[in-house]
Parts: sequence; C-alpha cells; structure tokens
Amino acid sequence: MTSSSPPPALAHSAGVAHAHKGDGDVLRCLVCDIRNRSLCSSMDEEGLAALAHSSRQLQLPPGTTIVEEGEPALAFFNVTGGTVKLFKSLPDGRRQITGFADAGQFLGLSTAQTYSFGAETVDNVRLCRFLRPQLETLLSDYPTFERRLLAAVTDKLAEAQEQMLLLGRKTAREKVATFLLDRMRAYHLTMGHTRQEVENLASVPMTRVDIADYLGLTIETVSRTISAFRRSHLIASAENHRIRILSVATLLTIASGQKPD
Amino acid sequence: MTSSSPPPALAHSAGVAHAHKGDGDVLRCLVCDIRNRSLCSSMDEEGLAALAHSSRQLQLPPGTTIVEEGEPALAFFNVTGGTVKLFKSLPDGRRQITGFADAGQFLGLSTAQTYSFGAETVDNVRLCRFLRPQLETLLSDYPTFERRLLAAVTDKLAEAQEQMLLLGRKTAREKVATFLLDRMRAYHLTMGHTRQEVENLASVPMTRVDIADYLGLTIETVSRTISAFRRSHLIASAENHRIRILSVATLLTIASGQKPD
DNA sequence: CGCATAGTTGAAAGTTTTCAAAAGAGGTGG
DNA sequence: CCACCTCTTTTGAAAACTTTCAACTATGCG
Repeated sequence: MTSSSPPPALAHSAGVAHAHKGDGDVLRCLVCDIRNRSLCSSMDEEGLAALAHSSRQLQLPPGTTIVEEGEPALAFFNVTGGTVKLFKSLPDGRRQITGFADAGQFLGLSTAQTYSFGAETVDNVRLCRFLRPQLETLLSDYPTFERRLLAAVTDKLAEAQEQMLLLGRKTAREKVATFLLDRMRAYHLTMGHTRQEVENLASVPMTRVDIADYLGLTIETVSRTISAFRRSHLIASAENHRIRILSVATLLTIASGQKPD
Repeated sequence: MTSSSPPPALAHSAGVAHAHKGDGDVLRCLVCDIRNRSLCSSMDEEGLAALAHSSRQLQLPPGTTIVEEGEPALAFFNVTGGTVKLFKSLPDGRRQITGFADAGQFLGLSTAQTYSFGAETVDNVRLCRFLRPQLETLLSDYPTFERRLLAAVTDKLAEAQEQMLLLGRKTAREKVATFLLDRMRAYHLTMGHTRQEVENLASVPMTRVDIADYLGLTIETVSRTISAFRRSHLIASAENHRIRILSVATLLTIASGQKPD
C-alpha cells in the first residue's frame, strides 16, 4: 500500500491483459532465463512443456495485489522477474512483511482453504500462475518437481527462522545491516554473473515503509540508521534504487551482532 | 540451557541407553498413540512397518541437546512425546527460540549439509529418529508420506510467518497473550479429547528464559506481564506448570491487537 | 512549475531493558 | 522432617533504545 496507484483486485484485472495463454507457447519455460534458479530446474524437456501448459504468465505493475489475506487459496506462483512482498496484518493496520520474493522464488503455497498472508508487487513483476488442481497434478506426475518444492519450502523455513532471530533479538543497526547484505546477495543472484560493476551493489526497490515493516521498525529509525551508515562511509547511494556497499566486512560484523562502528 | 544437569552431547550418550532398535518391533508405529496427529498418518500398514524399520525411538531427559547449530544434518526427528525447543543464536549469546515442537511435530529438516538451528528438550521427550538416507528412501517409496511432509513444512512456514508478525509488530502484552493461547491450543491438541477438566488449561513446561527468548522479550518483562494478567484475573496458576485461562475471549482480543484490559 | 508522495532530521515520550535485590521453589543432607 | 543451598521468578527503579510527533527537504509526475 505504498505505490501511488490504487491496488487493482488481482490478476483478473491488471494481469490478464498481459497474460499469455498457458497452452500458447510450449517453449516459454524452455527459454525462461531464470528457470535454472527456480523450481523448474527439476524438470526435463517434457516436464517443462507440462509446466508451460499448466501455467499462465502474468506481468503486473508495482503495487498490484497478487494474493489477499483470507481469500481462497486458488493459485500458486513462481516469480520470474521483479520483486514481490509477502505480509501479514493486524486488525488495526500494523503490518509485518514476512519476506520479499525475487525472481526464482515461489509464493502462494497453502494447506488451508484460504491464504494466511497477502502478497503485492513491489516493482514490475513477471510471474507464472498455477491453479491449485494443476499444481497438484504436476506434483503427482513429476516426483522430482515435488522433491524440489519440498526443498524450496524447507529453505524458506530456514530463512524464516533467520528472520525471527533478526526480529526478536537484533538491534535496529543490526537489522538494517543484515537487510542491506541480504539485498546485495539477492541482487547478485538475480544478476547471475557477479560482474565487476555489479559487485557490492544492493537492489532496494522497496520503500522505507516496506523496509520498516520487514524489519519490525519505523520508517524514521530505518532512515536514521541508513543515514548513519552513509555518514560512516559504510554505504553510498547509487542510481536506480540501488545502494553501494563500501565495506562488506564491517557490515557483516555489525549484522552478526558484534559492535564495530 | 535451563536445566540443572549439564546438557549431554546427543542421542549417543543419554538417548541410546533408552533406544529401541529400529527393526526391533514392527508394531511400534502401529500402536503409536499419536500417529494420527503426525506425518505417520499418511502411512498404511506396510508403510508403518517401513517407518518402524527406518527409525529408532529415543527417550531423552530435560535439557538434552538433540541438534546442534552448525553440526552435520544427519537426522530427522518426529516428536512423539514431550516438548522440544528450536532456536538460533548470535555469537554473543543472544538467542531466539523459533518454535516449540510438541508431540506430533517433526524437526531436523534441512537441505544444507549442516543444521542452521539447534534443538533441545524442554521436558521428558520421546522421539523417533530417522537418518537422512533412510528418510530419503521413505520419501521415494511412499509418495503419500512425501506429500504429507510437504504439507507439514508448509504449515510450519505459515506458523513462522505468524510468529514474525508477533515478533515484529506486537507489544509485550500482545505477545504474552498470544503465547498463552497458543499453549492452550497445544495442550488441547496433545490431550486429544477436549475434556471438561482440561478446558482452558495451558501447558507451560518451559522456563521464563525460554518464553522470553521465544517472544523476543526479557524474562522480567514476561514475568511482569504474566503477573499483570493474573492481577486482572485473566489467568490463574494451576498445578504442574500449567496456567488456567479465565477469560479466553479477553486474551484473544488482546492477542489480536485490540486494547481491552 | 507545482502539488503530492517519499524520505530525512530533530526533540520529546514511551515501552522495554538493564541493573539490583528480595521472595519462592526444588532438591539434598543432616 | 526441617535446614540449607541454589536456581528461578518476581518486583522496583533507573537507563536506553526506539517510537511518536512535527517540520522540513527531496523527488516524481501531470
């Protein structure tokens, strides 16, 4: 709820306009440039064709609601481009962002009838949508795919535990340092190659509100902490919502709970 | 690290003494009283025999280390009795308990070579241990078991997200109220039948230190908050590390972020 | 060019933590 | 069976980190 445009309902409105029919191009998955970094890497050529048939590709603008808390859990998504935020809210509006899903990450898994979380695009997002029954079929037909999903969810759980440590036990300073390093890693991953120019850059497409809601802080504290890092020459601003990390080592020390200035 | 006895290394010492050979009694799983509430519910009779063959049953005293952060991830566990705490630590000793695994819950899943978390018994714990290769075999041989595990991990992830909301956005008061209600639900689940006498009782076998490390608070704040609830007659002490919840409705209101006293 | 939104900075307020000490609980041994 | 010791829990007061409230600056889009 931070973008200027009012969040459209779901893929039914904004997304479908750009949607490619699931059975339109069987090659879609075969030529997908991030498939090696996603669940789809578990598939052979036949499996990739099945994936293409089972899914629709959507292209969504910033601030679009993908999944609404409490709504029927009808679909599963694989992010192929951009960044999605996942969150949970309290009745009075307090919100916790539980994670950012960058390209190659999945979202929307649920054993309950309804989603227990919301999801919204941060920037321009491309994703593949699988309806529940189609996902179930894929899991049954392709054991390697199911095994890969199990591994992916297991990794997400480990990530969540790491975030719990951050939320429950780290100081504001430590939280922000951790966040910046995580964003640097995420950027390196989505860029694939760790090119010279990309090195030590962190992609931060989300607003201060989102960062605050992710770290369990207020926007003011986030802003102050980032300013302090900048003053200490630990980081510097870069073009296009990016931050250059000038001292990875120091930030690592801070993030892990040791004091250095 | 709350028990009086120094924590023994692992099953190798304390546990094995009480261990039952995996292939000792094929009936073990068949007669397990909590199997309907665990992963094992996905198994037919043949599968249950395979489970019994693949696992060892351990009986561990309070304060025993089950899994050590950073050690090779060699085994997977299913808790059949008692309560286990899972946690992550910072170098300076700060600790976050990421969850309590009661009877029927699993722990020890990892895609990495080493565990990214620690696990320790809270009280007397019974659990079934599966070595990695044996678990893999089970997953491959019994698709329903794998599907059930996927669902269980998915549920754990949803739980983790709920806990992130608590850690990042709830007040001390709201955190403790949520915790007490969760413990009441856990008690009802492990007791199976929601008998009259059991109603509104919460089982709290863990120390204040553990509660504090779970809620991202200090022991003093936890103690003060519980005392305040007691003074307000929202709760009352009961025998055997139990707490009687006198006003579930009020506690629910508080836990969900509304103000009531 | 100007309004609107996002981000920054300052000062006061507040919730939680830290420091300290007393009270309670559990276990051991005389 | 009670005394005693240790560990846990409770309670109080001061300190601290983060939040809240407020105002100002920067950035972006029509």
